[in-house]
Amino acid sequence: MKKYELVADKIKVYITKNKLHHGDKLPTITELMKEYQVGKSTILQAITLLTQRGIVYKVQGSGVFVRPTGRDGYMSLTDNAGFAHVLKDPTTEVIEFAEKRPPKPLCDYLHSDEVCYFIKRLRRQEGKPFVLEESYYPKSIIPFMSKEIAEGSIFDYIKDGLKKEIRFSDKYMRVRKLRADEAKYLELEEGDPCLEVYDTFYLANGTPFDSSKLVYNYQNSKFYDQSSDDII
Amino acid sequence: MKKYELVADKIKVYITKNKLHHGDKLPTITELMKEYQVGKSTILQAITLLTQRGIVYKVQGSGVFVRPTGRDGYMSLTDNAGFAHVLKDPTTEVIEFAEKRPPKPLCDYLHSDEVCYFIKRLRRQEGKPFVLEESYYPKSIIPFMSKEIAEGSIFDYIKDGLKKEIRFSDKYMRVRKLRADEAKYLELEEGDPCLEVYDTFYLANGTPFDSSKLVYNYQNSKFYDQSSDDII
DNA sequence: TAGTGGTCTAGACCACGGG
DNA sequence: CCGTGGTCTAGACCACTAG
Repeated sequence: MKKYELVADKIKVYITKNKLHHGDKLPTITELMKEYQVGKSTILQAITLLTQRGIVYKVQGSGVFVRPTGRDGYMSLTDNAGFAHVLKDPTTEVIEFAEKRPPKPLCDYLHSDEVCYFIKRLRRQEGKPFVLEESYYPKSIIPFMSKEIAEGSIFDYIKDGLKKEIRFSDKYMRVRKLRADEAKYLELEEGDPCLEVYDTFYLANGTPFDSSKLVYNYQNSKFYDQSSDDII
Repeated sequence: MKKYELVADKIKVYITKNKLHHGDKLPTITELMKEYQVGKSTILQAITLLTQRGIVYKVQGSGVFVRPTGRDGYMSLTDNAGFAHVLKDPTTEVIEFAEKRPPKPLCDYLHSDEVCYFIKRLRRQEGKPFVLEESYYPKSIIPFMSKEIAEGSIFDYIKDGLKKEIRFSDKYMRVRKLRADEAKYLELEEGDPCLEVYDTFYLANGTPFDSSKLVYNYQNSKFYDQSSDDII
């Protein structure tokens, strides 16, 4: 683990332990350097991490301060780690598991038209369906996949099992009305609102490894985003 | 302007000029150092900026590469600069301009219940309404506001006119059905889908200066997000 | 004006990718 | 193994905030 990640974790623990809230000030960078026995840029990297995660913000000439904390029950739209870890009592039903070529629009996203694992899943939280998911994983990149894996966290499998690092993603979103077949799975009515997301994920080497269409149940999903313009 | 911003701009121009596309490699960091006559960390800061903007990605031991470019007509959900600059032929109708105390939930976001400028606006793109906006700006922070300013870009006014820097934001989003009064403004039917966003913006010193409720027309708005897990 | 974060440099060494 | 990006340091100087 990198030094700045360790320091970032320690600072996070410090915030929790001392019950710091919005506007509370962290120790100065000089103090943190002494405290953790590292150079200035290491502290800056750690604080950059926490800034990107929406935990703190910096004010030049003044200090580093704690941001308001997010609320429960909201899913991050932008976090590439997926949201499996913030769900309460999540379950996943695999509706279809096959090998096929993706439809045209998804081929563009994947920059390829090769055969993929196709997985259609319905994901629930506390028994309530919140997203219907259709994903394509190119077999050349994800050499093995099974229905059992798809019933758990596919991203955890890719990270921990295949030791591949997920780095960035492109998302295109719109709101629309549900079609009858989607409504059935999501336990809603045809014509009800939904959020549709086309999502392409890339590995650390820039290869797209997953292109998905997600349709969210409007009653069982809400989202948050805490962004920051900070650099280093 | 900071050195790393200048370098970032130059690299961006380089990408455009040489028509680099997804997967194309930039010059090495060493070459960029020589080319622009700056130190390594300045190049790294510039590349960090471009990474955060979703323009490039880094692969350790290999190089810096260009990301797929975003598509036209999609608005950024996470960009704090607002989206005035990417809209085609935007117009704004001020529906209500008043001074009042915000309702309870927004007081929580603003950490205050003081009197605010209240502005209700309907924003159009090529004549088509795409968002209905209700915003509160605390008078102690935004000392002056007018209907005329509200008919243009409020954020530009705050940045350029008031010389205040917008730094980060909290967004809470969900999809729901339109109410009759909202539908009328957005030229849709009651019960049609919409995206509702509660958005609080903060200045560089951490003060919340704007808490808004946005209701998007599902036919006239679509969104994108290009995120990246990269640090420095 | 003192203190704090921000920028920038030079340089040492590490870790990874690919031939 | 070489070349590339990644981490980390020490230190100089700048820019902003707040008393």
